[in-house]
Amino acid sequence: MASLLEGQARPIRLADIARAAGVSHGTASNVFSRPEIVRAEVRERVKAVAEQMGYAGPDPKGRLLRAGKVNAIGVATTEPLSYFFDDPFARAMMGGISEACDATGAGIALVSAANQEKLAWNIQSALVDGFILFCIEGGSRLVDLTRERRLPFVALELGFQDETVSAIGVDNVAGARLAARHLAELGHRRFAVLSLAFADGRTGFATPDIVRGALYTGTRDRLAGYFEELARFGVDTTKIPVYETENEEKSTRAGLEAIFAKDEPPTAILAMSDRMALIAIDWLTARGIKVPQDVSIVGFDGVPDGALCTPGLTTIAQPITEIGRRAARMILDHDGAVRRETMGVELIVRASTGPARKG
Amino acid sequence: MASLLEGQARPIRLADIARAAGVSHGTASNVFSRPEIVRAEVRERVKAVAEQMGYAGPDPKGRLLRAGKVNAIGVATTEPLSYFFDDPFARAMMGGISEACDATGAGIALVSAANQEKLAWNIQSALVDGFILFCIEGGSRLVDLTRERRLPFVALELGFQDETVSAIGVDNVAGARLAARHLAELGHRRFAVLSLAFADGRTGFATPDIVRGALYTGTRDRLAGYFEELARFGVDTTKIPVYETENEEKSTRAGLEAIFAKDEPPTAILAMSDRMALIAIDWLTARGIKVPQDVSIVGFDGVPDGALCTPGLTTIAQPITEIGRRAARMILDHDGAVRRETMGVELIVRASTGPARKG
DNA sequence: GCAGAAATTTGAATCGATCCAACAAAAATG
DNA sequence: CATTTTTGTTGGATCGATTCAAATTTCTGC
Repeated sequence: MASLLEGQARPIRLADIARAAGVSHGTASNVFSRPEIVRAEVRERVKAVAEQMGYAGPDPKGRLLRAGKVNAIGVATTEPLSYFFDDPFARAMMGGISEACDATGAGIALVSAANQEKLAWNIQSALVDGFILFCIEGGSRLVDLTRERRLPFVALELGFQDETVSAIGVDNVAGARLAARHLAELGHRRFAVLSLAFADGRTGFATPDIVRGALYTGTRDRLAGYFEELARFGVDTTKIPVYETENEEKSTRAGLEAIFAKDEPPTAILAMSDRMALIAIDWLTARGIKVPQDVSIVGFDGVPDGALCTPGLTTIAQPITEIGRRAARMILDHDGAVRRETMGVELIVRASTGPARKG
Repeated sequence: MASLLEGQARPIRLADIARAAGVSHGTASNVFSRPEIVRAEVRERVKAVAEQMGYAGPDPKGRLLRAGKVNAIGVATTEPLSYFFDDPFARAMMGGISEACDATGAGIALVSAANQEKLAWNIQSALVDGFILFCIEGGSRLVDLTRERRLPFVALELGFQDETVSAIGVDNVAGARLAARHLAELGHRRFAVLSLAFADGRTGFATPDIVRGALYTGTRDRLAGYFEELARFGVDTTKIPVYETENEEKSTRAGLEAIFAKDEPPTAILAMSDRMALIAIDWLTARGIKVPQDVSIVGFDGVPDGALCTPGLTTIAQPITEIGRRAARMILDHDGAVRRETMGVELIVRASTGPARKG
């Protein structure tokens, strides 16, 4: 009785089918994976037995071990899982990754975790052939963790200068210059910068020291781009307030409060992400400050949402979807080489920027 | 020489470490999975050897086979992968699923495929502990395919009446009645229905025969709800045009063309999804037909986007996130039982509905 | 210094498949 | 009818780990 019950609970294995059908496990395996090389009569018999015993088909867990390849790519971030579905930048990126995966039939495994410890575990135990890393905050830690798996991986939004890891990013300096020039040409001379983090966990006005010691060189490059270009228009960049935020609502609003509490509020804001730019538009509008009549804003990223809001967001657009596609392809066609690609960016002028107020 | 080169290429296994460190595989395994039971001295030695040989840590492929549990849930649909990141309903649902997975540290594997054959393969080979199925079109096929894996699964947006599968859905009849009553009470008497599919691949005006033979009972129930309630207000429901679409732009627009080509155009539209409702608003506005002054629209689903567009969409809101959470929990805490849950819905009145024109 | 308890370590068995060299049977060829 | 080909089947080896009962070592207390 007991053995009968146990038999019920235990899932049926290929070997059980083979035994019941009176063939070797080799043949039974072939029935499922290469049916054409098995004699029709045998094939049908085995299939019938499998059907009758309620066999679920070859367990991918077993196959995997033998085959070695999972046929899935992991996408990891330090944010919670919902980030992939909420954040417009992430979503656009995932769109590109999806496309590449759809084309080759690969799957996508989302990896993230509530805390650092779990993140480490999740990366160690993810069943994937490689990783795409969304390096937002804590990007360097994510890279370190992933490196240990010794699987191919590519860092997105690179940020930090580690030439030994594959990465795809954009020309931050060029993009920043485009943004700055656009505003300068509209006559703006008083600026503020809503900056991404220079190092983990920081927030508040950034000093030159902080900028020099930047862990995230992407942030540093954007700032450098802004300043270089503005300097060419005779702007004293040392006077420009640079507020470091975490690319979310709370700290961005805090930054705006701080910036507009100053004596000479800016007529133009350079935001290092569209997310922050959109929050800024919202904040300003709620305070009766008109965009772009009173204050102009340029974002950075080119997320689809920027086209839909009112006013439409002027921004430096990255080829987000294309970056996603390429990242996925890098993992899928991995050849062992380290690749670093820098994509071009483009100024998209919409309604959030306008001529500076006279006077 | 050759053997040396081969040694380079072949990844290092736990057994290699054990041999090099002069311990058994059992001990080597313990060093990584339960370090506390290994004597400190031995532990450090093994770790040092592992480090020095460039061991990537225990391969999850091997562990998996032994452990049996993947600690990930698969989310499957017949749409392309990008659906998960584009579609507002799917995104809201994924938000709920993410939450539940984050809470337990489980991963999410996205499963989909370009064609039916690949879909079958992807479902067969997905490394997951269970599935959540997005049953849009082709839902019944998706369920059949998944059933073969003999893993726990739950169907979302149930639709069809198969009492043997776990599912979470909403009270379609009640929701539809709420929508219909709202419009009727506003004085509307001329209606049109933008319907979801009654069976796969259909599009165009639905006849009573089609409705009776519905494969997707969810669609049928919503229609029944609309009609029941309207009948109570004395509306002749046999005159109401019901256009079946595929819940995307093209066929929805075709439906609107067809509906407004009729002699007596409706003053109110009952849309079975917010997606279609939003497309309808867009289509009408583009034609100079004012919403809600000329035509009122009620959607169904309650996606976040409905609150943001202009005019805000009046809709029947499902507790989407909560459904996602529950679905994930069903898989994570699976106990072998078949569960069918029906969630309540709620009428959310925004600006897309207004009093019927006099006359 | 020794028995007995406690802490470590061992190594075979197992998870569920696929692969492949060797063999057997059937078919084709001379 | 003997010989070569072709076709189909077999069963052991392997993928990379974990587990657990048994063996061994170390520690306690006297």
